[in-house]
Amino acid sequence: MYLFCFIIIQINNIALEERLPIFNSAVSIDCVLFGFDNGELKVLLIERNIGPFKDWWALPGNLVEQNESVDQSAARILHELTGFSNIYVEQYYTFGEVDRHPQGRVISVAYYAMLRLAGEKTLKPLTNYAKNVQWININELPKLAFDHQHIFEKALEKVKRRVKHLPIVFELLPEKFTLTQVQNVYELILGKKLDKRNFRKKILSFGVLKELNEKQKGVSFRAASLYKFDKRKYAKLFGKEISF
Amino acid sequence: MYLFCFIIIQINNIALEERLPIFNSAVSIDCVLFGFDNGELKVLLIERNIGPFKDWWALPGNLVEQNESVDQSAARILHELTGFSNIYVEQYYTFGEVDRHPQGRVISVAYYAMLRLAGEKTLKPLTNYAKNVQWININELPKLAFDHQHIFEKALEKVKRRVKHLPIVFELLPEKFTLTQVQNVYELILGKKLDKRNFRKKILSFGVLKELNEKQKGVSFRAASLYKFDKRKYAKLFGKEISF
DNA sequence: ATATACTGTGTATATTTTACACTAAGCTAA
DNA sequence: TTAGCTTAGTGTAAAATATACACAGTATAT
Repeated sequence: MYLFCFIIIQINNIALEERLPIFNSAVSIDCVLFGFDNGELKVLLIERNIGPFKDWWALPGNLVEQNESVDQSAARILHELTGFSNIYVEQYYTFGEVDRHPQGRVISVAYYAMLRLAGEKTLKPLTNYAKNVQWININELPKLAFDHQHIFEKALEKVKRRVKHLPIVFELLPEKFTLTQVQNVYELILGKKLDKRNFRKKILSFGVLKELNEKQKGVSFRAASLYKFDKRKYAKLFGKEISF
Repeated sequence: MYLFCFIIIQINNIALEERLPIFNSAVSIDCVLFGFDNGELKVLLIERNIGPFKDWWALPGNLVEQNESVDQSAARILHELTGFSNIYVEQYYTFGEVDRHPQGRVISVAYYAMLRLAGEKTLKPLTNYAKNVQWININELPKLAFDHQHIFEKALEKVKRRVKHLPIVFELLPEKFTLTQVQNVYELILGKKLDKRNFRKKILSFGVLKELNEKQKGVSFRAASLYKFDKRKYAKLFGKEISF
């Protein structure tokens, strides 16, 4: 591999002209965006429209731009694909193996993210690098480009730990939800069944859910009570962690 | 800020000649190296010998080189400063604010690390960017360069969490140690006193410590039993986490 | 021999976790 | 209107874990 880099930088009126060993890596972001829909836990994948790995499925990701922080970059990438701002994101690991990108040195900062899927509208890619965007069940992932399989697995590991201490599952649920739905999300993330009575006892004991005077609608059986997540009560816990 | 970048890359016999927007960031590593000595929890700081922040105290850190992964880079940086290989390191966060480095865009991958301080030899900097290297009590840190105060605080937060689930404190202790020393390290990291009887009950209940037929030496009071960490037993826990 | 400084130990109580099964409610279809 | 289906909603006992708490034993130094 040959690499020549000639750079002129002018910052704060200080002109530097150097052969810097600095600007020899690219930094990218990869996002593992989770969505909960219809009893399934899904992740947003794109079908790549450009090389390398053209036509492969991959995690949404892109290069970090000059004038944005890595957090902002993650938000931008998700916005471009989904049209939503204010998606819950959290950085969880940086993948920096030398050969993880076939075209050069690209270090990737990975985020997991959570999105409320209100009725699964089809997403239109607002970017040119994706020719297709789809929600795919986490248990039915296709072969992924780059080291994205690995990046995904690490995200799931991380989320498994985080849901035990942070109320992030509510980012996946609609504003009003039933306790069964909450349990359902936990079970999908943790990959195991939980006891209904014990689950309810525990989740209610945190005191961050508010029962509404409302019932589920449109179901062909007894309708369950609706709850919502009470951010103010959660804020009052004040660092005290919940522990699932 | 002006930035021009002309690059020729040749990889796998495919020559690319492009004006890439890619190589416009630097990636660095910062390490928060903890050491336990004489009842104090310390962190390794350098006094910078080059600008920016010349003469300031800072965390050890440097740019990631072309042919090394970020993990390898962390190991190299620590080796250059301490002379030790095989230091326990763990990546915990990547700091990517746009303006965190006064001379340009530098995204920094942060690691915390742990080193057994066997009698606090003076460290000779093997690098030219540090004119001084010192172990400094975590409660007596000087003002630090860049956003290193922030990076340090995040490391401590992370370590506080991790010690509750991973047996990393043994990386700080000598091969043979007393239970009081273990408790001491936990107390320093967590920043609070722990009950002696309950602590011992708990730490022994994990079954990863082996009591030796040996006593502490050179103390002017009753000598305590020595223990060592049993890696094989720990490995057998097999994913089952300890929970402090 | 005595003062000093730390080691090493047990128990009772409170809290948390786990295991476990049936009735109630609402809807549907005959 | 009734029978049948499906999910909602609920309590208790036993086990495991966490907490609070104090003193006698032992090595050393003087």
